[in-house]
Amino acid sequence: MTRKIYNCEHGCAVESTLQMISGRWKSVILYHLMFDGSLRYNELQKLIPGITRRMVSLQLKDLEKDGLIYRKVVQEKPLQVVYGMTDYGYSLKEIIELLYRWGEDFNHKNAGLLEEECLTCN
Amino acid sequence: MTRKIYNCEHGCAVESTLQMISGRWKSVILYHLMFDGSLRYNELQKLIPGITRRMVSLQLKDLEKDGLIYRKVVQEKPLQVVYGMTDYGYSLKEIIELLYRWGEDFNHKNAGLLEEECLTCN
DNA sequence: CTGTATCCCCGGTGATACTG
DNA sequence: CAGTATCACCGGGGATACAG
Repeated sequence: MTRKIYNCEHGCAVESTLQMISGRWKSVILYHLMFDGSLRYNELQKLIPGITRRMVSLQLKDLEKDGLIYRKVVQEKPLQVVYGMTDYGYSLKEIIELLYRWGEDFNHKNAGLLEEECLTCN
Repeated sequence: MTRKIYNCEHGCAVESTLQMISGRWKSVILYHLMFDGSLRYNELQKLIPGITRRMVSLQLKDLEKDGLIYRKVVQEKPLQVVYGMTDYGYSLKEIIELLYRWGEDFNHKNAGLLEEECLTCN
């Protein structure tokens, strides 16, 4: 995942941020680590229906590389790893919260649609 | 562009929002329409280096379909069209602003990197 | 338990030419 | 001026099997 630099006119900064939290599962992972607290690899996988081990790995690796989360080996044999937000990651808190609230509102407004299409609801 | 419904556990709402503003050029377009005011097709293209006419069309169409922007024909012969934010679109203002500020900070911190990789800067 | 290695597919996007 | 039509590419992500 090489960071892309877009056109650097106004608006570029918005893309820089989106780049960090875009990725099929990044925002959900961030949401969980932010509001559920630090979690283990397996816990994340259980919390996020549909995600594969591969994607847990890849997305976590990206987020870690960007300094938004940390990875800590708690114990070897059996291997135990914990992921959590860094301070830098927490600086995204307000953004994630706003995205969440806006989305809640959107989902509410489009509840009819969602019920029809959402396969994993309930 | 069919709206995708992800796993509807917590975090789902964040994805719903991101879905609306993700897309190669959507966030920049939103930024411009939000802070520069309504703009014509050509003006948008000029303001956004690198975007093709095709993408201007596609992204605008998506945004319009989602109710975030409106399209208004100002005059026929010669055809003149203006795009602008709807009230619903403006409800994203705080989000876009935060994304922008966070990204500015990020770009600043990584200025060295950016200078090397950014092809369209200055 | 916590990952990695491979293979493959599909949709988003770029390039380019055409249109009302 | 404001788009649309086609084609082609490529990289993000899914499925599955393997590994320390």
